[in-house]
Amino acid sequence: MNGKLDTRRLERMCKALGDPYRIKMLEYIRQNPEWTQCTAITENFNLAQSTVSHHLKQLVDVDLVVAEKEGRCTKYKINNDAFAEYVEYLKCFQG
Amino acid sequence: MNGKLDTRRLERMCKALGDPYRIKMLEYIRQNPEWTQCTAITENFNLAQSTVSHHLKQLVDVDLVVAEKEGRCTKYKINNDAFAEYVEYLKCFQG
DNA sequence: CAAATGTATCGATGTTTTTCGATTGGACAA
DNA sequence: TTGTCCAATCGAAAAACATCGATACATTTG
Repeated sequence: MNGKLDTRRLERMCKALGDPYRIKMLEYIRQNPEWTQCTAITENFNLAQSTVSHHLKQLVDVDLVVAEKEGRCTKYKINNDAFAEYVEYLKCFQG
Repeated sequence: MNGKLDTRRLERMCKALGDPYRIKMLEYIRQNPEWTQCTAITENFNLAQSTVSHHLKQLVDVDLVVAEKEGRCTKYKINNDAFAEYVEYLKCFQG
């Protein structure tokens, strides 16, 4: 598992990025120097907690975001390597 | 038009990439040294002509692909600059 | 002009996705 | 233990999307 970016995974990564809320969540998580909590995101976006959880799960499922339990909280951070992998793939379209 | 990659456009680019057929169409178009015709794509994918046209329109709408009429044919090619722009944006997530 | 060709568009249908409220489950506090 | 807090999951409703066949439109050919 991992390593190469097969077609199926690529599709899922693209799809995970294809939602305005998820893009904004990624930017929010990125700007947080420390880990970001689900609650913080829920407060910042006008969405139900279950919806935020759903979006985060999609980002985690394709490894764009890493989740880690810490007590009763879950904290999220960007997985830079996954983005690098994604960008690497896209480079073949840049001439 | 052009220039900066605002949030709205970014969202639409991501969404345009978020479909397996469209990804494969991009790869198909890219591999063609010459311009690619709609008919050629329709023959290579197991989809109705109207569906292919629909997908191509989405790629053109976000400038990932350029379309040009030539007689009764329409030919498509990758817009490398748009991809470069997209990748540029994604770099902020790569650490 | 009529017929054929290559695409785009329209309308309908089925599938997927988003979103919510309610509930569940786990961790901590009193 | 009981209650509180945080997040995940469930089920349902609504919205968005993919897909097709039919049709329309423009261009070329006969």
